[in-house]
Amino acid sequence: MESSVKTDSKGRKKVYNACMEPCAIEKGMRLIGGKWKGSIIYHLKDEPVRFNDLSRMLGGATKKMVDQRLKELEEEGMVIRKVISDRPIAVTYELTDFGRSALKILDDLKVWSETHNIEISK
Amino acid sequence: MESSVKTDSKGRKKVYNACMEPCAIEKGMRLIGGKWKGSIIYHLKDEPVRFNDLSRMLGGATKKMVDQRLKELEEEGMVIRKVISDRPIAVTYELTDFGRSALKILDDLKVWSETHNIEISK
DNA sequence: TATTTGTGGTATATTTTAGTTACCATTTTA
DNA sequence: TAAAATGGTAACTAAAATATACCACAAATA
Repeated sequence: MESSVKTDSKGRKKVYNACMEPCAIEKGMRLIGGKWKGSIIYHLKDEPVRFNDLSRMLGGATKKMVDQRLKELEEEGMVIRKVISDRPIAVTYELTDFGRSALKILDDLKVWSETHNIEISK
Repeated sequence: MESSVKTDSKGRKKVYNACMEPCAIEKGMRLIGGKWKGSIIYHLKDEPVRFNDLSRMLGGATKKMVDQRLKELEEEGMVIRKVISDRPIAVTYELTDFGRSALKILDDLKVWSETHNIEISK
């Protein structure tokens, strides 16, 4: 459903199909657009990665952030957490098929971001 | 540059090319991934849209949010603000070429989001 | 004529989210 | 024996999102 602005016979503008709830784009963004989420998914693209390794891969994100985002991604069915040994504890995170289905978008975003050489304020 | 985890001769894991700053994906997300930003760009895809019309198109976003995001998008060179009349004041927002260059990604995101029928918590 | 509606926003306050720092028990390495 | 690494958590502060009300002005409606 597309929302649009139409001008009627009296020159008045009216919005048709206004989104009464977050629309598809917004919903998608809530899944992969949150801070660090896209990066996390992208860094899991090739192989399972351990928690601390993942934290180090993401420059700037604290362990708390990584932990929180991973839990969300797990709930959303994009990532699986696997305990590969107790004593010493070792945990890996890997993508589900659903998680992998987002990779194309992230890859396009990466290319777009690189070609436009984006500067970031902080 | 790709970061990855390698296992050395002694079975130790090490991260190569760890991101020391937000990487391309993260940078891109800061531009189009912020709350409501993707939606705003997408709703401007066909024609200039007036401020209040845009606010109504985005279910759930307050005018303050729309205003704030539009100012960011203007600074980032993705959107142009045009005053089309004073008294009564009328303002439209439209995409720049750079803004339009993000539409493909957003369109893919929309399709992805729709095919996976994403539920959102709030 | 008086009221309501619409324009493009802003001010203030509250709630939610992000980020910082320090810490835990356990185990391996130097 | 001390230091570093494992996968986190707790307590706290800073920043961002959201809610609600409001502004001066103009035009349409009752």
